[in-house]
Amino acid sequence: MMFSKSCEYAIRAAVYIAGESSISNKVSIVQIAHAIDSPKHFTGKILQTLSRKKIISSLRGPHGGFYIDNDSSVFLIDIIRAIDGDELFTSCVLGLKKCSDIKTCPVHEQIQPIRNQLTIEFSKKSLNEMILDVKQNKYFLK
Amino acid sequence: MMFSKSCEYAIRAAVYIAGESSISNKVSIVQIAHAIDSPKHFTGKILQTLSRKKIISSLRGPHGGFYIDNDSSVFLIDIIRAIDGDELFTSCVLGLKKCSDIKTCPVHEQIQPIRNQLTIEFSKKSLNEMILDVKQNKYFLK
DNA sequence: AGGGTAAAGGATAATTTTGTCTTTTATTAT
DNA sequence: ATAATAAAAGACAAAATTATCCTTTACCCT
Ligand code: FES
Ligand code: FES
Repeated sequence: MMFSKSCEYAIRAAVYIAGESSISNKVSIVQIAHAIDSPKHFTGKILQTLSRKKIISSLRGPHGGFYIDNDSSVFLIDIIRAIDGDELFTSCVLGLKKCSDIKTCPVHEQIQPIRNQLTIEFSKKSLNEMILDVKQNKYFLK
Repeated sequence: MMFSKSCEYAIRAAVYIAGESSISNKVSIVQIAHAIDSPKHFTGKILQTLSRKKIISSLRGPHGGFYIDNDSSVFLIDIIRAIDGDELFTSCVLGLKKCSDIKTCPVHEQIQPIRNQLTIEFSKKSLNEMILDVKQNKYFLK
């Protein structure tokens, strides 16, 4: 698995929220969990984290829920870093204490360029970009 | 994490075994665990799996241990598949039930080429290739 | 002000992964 | 044959991840 289950839910939820919400039209956990087919309470926990890290916003009370202010400034890598940290991009794939160019494991040279490519792609990909085709049923969240 | 802890140990152990053993000079779990800095018994379990899947060989009794017949025919991807399966290469990174080109998630198009690249690199990389530089302390296993 | 709504937060539980320990089995050397 | 050795196998334990439930807090509407 490239991402943890939590991170998978986080990304799918964020894309849904970005696509369906605005400051004046928030979405509830129930809606989100239904839309992305995820466990309701667990999803709540994860969104709580994203909210604390200022990636999404939330408001309690009636007509409360989750929403995103400006979805074009949130990138995929922000979500990944918020949930899984950046060990996918920086720590040794073979589990050596430290991944550096000085003391490398036998797959470092192969992995490093691919990992850089991953970082670049995830850094380029904004939520805004992703929601477009989801609305036209070109991409799916469940 | 790209690989499970088990898979990390498996790869490091396999490289060590390939480099240090032959049919006439097997290595014990104790030696392996020491060389790659891994929990002894847990490593034993993992090597048992590799052994059952014919990736490495083992023999009990005095002067028994683990060894590899022809290390040039074992590729990194074989070890990964034996321990983690091939979900890293084939299942949806966002956790959709199925990853296919027909019903794709919003990151499929970015991920697919990178994942193919990963598959290619791991398929090319033989144990034999990896041990060379380990012996000259260019690469490390702990 | 007060009642209803929805996220936040905390406690708890199930599951999976990781790790340890002990017994059994196979092999070798004496 | 017997004793010593080393992996195989199974039982058990700890930790992390995933998931559920319940209470509290904030917010809105009447
Ligand atoms: S040292 Fe292993 S990936 Fe860099
Ligand atoms: S559908 Fe998600 S990676 Fe292919």
